[in-house]
Amino acid sequence: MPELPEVETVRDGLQRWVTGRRIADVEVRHPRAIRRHLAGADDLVARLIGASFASAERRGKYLWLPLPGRDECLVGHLGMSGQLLVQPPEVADEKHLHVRIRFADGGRELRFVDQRTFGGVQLDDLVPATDRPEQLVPAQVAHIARDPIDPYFDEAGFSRRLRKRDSAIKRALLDQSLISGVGNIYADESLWRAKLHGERPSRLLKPGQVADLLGHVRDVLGAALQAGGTSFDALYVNVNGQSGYFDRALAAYGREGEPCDRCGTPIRRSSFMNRSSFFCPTCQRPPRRA
DNA sequence: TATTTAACCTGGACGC
DNA sequence: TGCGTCCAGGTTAAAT
Repeated sequence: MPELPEVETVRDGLQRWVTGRRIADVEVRHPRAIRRHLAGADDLVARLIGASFASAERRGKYLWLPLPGRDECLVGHLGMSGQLLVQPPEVADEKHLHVRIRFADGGRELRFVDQRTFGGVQLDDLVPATDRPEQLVPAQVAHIARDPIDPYFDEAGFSRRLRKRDSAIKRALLDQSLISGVGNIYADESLWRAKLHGERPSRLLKPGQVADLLGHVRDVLGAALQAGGTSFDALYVNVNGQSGYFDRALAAYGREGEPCDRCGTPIRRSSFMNRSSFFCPTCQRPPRRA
């Protein structure tokens, strides 16, 4: 499923393929895909036709395309199975095609395809970012923290807030208001690298441990980003299938029963937060129960 | 106020 | 082959 590296690959593709082109038509084929656009499909279509996208921006797993001269943008989230594809008009409709944007130049269309419809698109107002008012972000995204590969990510603030929390480390890593862009897979991988069990209380971490963990988060995301970038197919803005990110080397996630790359102990799987967590019981000692 | 839980959704895997 | 059940997980409203 798309996580930060995949979303960044999509953003890069949108920047190259979609920006600057005048929108001729918008087709909403599934209302759930625009459920967060409360004014409805007709409003979304009317406001997009004739406009163009100035750029492609991202924070965490949210993407947005600002409309020039207007303090609004088209926001997209891929959810768990969403794709934003740039397809030639003659290519047959995908089975789960929900939104189609045609351009006046008659070239490639922008398609939002989503099997599970957890994702969606909407128009949203642009508001000043809380930490840097000169930057505009969609109102819906304003409460999301910057991601760890953002040059303005507040490392000291993250460490302070993390250690103030009465929560488990993994839960904190998945909290987008604390740090964005980290999903279940990369959380497990980062914790394995940092030799920390996800259920360890975040308030007991020392500043050095937080810095170490953050370094591993950046390494994992960076490696995946590099893989996603190199396998990017120029014909598509694609996050699924063609991106090849499933082939990336995972040390913990999905490896239940396989030997830990560090110590050989079988990787264990447990249920945490209604999710699967994978960890090495030797390298990542679980906290003592109260 | 801070934290946790459950619901949303659908297709693939699996067991019978 | 067909049916039923479980599982995957990002986000957020609701519950604690």
